[in-house]
Amino acid sequence: MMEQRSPTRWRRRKEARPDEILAAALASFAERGFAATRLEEVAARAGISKGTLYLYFKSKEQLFEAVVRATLLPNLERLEALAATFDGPSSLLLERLLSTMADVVSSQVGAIPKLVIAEAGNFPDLARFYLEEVVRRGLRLIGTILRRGIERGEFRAIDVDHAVFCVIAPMLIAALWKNSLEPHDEAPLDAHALARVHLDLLRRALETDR
Amino acid sequence: MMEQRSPTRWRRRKEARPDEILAAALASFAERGFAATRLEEVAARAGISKGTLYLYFKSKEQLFEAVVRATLLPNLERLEALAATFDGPSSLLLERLLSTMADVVSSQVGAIPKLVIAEAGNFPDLARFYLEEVVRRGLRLIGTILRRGIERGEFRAIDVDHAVFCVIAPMLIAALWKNSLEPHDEAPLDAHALARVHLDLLRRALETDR
Amino acid sequence: MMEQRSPTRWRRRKEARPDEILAAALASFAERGFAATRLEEVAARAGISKGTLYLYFKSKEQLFEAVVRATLLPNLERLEALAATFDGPSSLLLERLLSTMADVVSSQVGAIPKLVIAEAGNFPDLARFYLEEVVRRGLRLIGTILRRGIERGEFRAIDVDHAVFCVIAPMLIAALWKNSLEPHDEAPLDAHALARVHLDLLRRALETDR
Amino acid sequence: MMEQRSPTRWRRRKEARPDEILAAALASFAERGFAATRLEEVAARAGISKGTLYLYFKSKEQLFEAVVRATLLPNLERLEALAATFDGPSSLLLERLLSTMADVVSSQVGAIPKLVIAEAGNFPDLARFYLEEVVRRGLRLIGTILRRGIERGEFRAIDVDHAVFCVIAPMLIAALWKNSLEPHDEAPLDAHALARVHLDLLRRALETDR
DNA sequence: AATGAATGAGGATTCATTCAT
DNA sequence: AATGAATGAATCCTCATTCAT
Repeated sequence: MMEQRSPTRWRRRKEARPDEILAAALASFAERGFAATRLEEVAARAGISKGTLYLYFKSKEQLFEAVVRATLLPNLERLEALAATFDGPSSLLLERLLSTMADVVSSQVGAIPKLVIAEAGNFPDLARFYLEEVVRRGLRLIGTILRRGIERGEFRAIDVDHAVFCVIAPMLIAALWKNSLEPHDEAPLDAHALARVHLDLLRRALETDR
Repeated sequence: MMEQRSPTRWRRRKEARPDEILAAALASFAERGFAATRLEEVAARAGISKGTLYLYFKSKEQLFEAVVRATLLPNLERLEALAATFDGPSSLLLERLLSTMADVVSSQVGAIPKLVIAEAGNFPDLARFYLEEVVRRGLRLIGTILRRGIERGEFRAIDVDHAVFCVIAPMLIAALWKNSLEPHDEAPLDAHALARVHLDLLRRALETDR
Repeated sequence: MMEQRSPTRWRRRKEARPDEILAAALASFAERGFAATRLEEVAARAGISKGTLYLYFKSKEQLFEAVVRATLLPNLERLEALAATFDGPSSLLLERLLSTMADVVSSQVGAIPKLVIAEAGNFPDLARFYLEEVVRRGLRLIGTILRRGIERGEFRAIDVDHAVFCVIAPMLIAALWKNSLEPHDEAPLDAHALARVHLDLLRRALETDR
Repeated sequence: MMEQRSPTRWRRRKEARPDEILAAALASFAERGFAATRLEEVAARAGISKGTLYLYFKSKEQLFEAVVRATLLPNLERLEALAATFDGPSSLLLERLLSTMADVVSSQVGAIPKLVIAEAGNFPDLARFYLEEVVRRGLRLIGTILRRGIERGEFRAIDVDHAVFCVIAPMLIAALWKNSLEPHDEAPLDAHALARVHLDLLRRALETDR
């Protein structure tokens, strides 16, 4: 006599919830930014009620931080693993790296830099975490590759500390672009094409004097 | 002993006020972002009362838009004027441009890109204005320089449309860095040093095959 | 001795709330008028918090309109039902009508005409609603009765369109009086006595020449 | 060399100002009510600045009270003078009275009852003034006429205290109508036609049994 | 006398957070 | 575990009033 609900509907709920919430939150934060995002919207997107959010995250701020951490770490590790095990020419490693970043840029993850940049002033802890665990680590990764190339005689000697910024800058700009101005533009940016052009320029720029 | 009021509770400053308010607002928005900025704080910084803001700007949103427009336009025109009148080798023009951008980046104006990127989703009009009147115009300027170099045989043939992103990216990143993560870091980024390294890389990257 | 909180900070009252709020709002609006009524006062009267109001009505204006509509419609229908089913002499119908209006006048509902009259200029939609759905309908009801009396030979021929105003005017004035000047006076107006005197005058006024 | 202003422009200013302000204020209050009227609007209508208002009236409330008093008293005296000197049949006096009221109703003065009714709750002093000096006096005037008619054998014996309400009600309703609902209606109310119909009804209603 | 820039108290509205159910 | 009604602090904005000019 009772209304018979789908038996699988609640299956796997408890474990999946946090991730579903994080995904919903990322989408909302990416669209509107931290302050302009209403938890009601996040809850609706996650298919739960506002109150339920608080069973998993104890405040909006913590949800925000969790989104950033959860989204970034896997990608970072992926990139580091790539570099650590790579064995070919450094310019090929650079190519792989830029290509992987082009993938990331076009995904949901690409919204994170925008969020962190926008809210760093209001979230000192998050800013420091991001600075240490993402930016520094990322720059170090690039720096390692550049030094490897120089040591192996593939690249000419350059100011590595500053050059690393030049290496990641275009991919970062692409990530920001896709999550801010692109929705207001007609022509979407092709991140992979940009990565290829950037790589072409970089190869020449780093080439040892023949 | 009667309470002694400040002799002039307020002065008339109709001409100076708008600019003072815009400067105060830029500082606040740069620190906290649009939503987290309280108009009371802007007013205090500008040395006026909350209500006075509304004599000059009819809402927080309009104040925000005015800040962006007022801050950007003079700088844009400065850069365009530089390019229009320049007559030497293209790589020197590029040098001048990057050096000028490094100046801008380190000033208050550098906060604007962060603000626009963060709020584009909530201010469609502003996003479109910025896209057309700043970004497109800026990219066009760089594109013109690259094409000029190619035509004059100074630069090799490249995919200009994508290369322009590679040219401005490091300076933009520097602007964002200075207004978000740098306050949480110990070592400040030297924008001019970055510009020099970037220029060095670019020169090699664009060089024609000897 | 710890501060003892009320055991239930709030109860769930989703069904009862709207009506309680409307009653509280009617009381406040009647006392002070629309603009001078603070929502905090309405909330306090309804035993809820300011924020709760917004769960049920999305703005002060909509609350005002809801008060007017909710208060008027049941009474209108009551009067129309009376007339539609009546079967005796027209002057008796008039008597019933005036007597019912005297009841209404002395109740909370009597405050509505004052509110609408005062705010018609600021609430065009409400004014039109009231004009069509209350005033016109009410005047039509009276007109029907007068014409019925004339057709049945009970009343002499008169200018019905203007006479209807003369029929309701005293009851309306009584409603306004009770909700504006009476609180400042010593002697309250007896609406039923006024209705009786008015009916006496009307009977003579409408009587056919014997 | 100086711009030559019309020499008469400032003539007669000082004396005329208060009345010009009162007229402007009456118009604004009539349109929007007390609370919704901005002094800026009154000032603009009067062709002066906001600050100048305060040279003549020390607060919005006092301006409101001044408007009411200034507008009512001359008209009241006019009506009383009419009754005091009248010498013909009472029904003719009634006719004159209603006709004069129909004039008043259609003028700016007709807005006063609406204002006072709406704001009586917030202006106890004004309410008492209006009650004593306008309403009571007006009702007394009508009462005097009715009693005169009864004493002279022109009218039948009735409950004068209540009948007076029936006499003025239609004209009052007309005044309220013109200043609230009529702007939202297509067909304007003809106050004089209403007065004539009302007089016709009243004559019959008051007629002694022949 | 007149102005209008400046003020700041007041109030509507939003939304993160709580907690009885 | 989940809900969603209720809360109230926070903040934008309005406008009567003041006062230097």
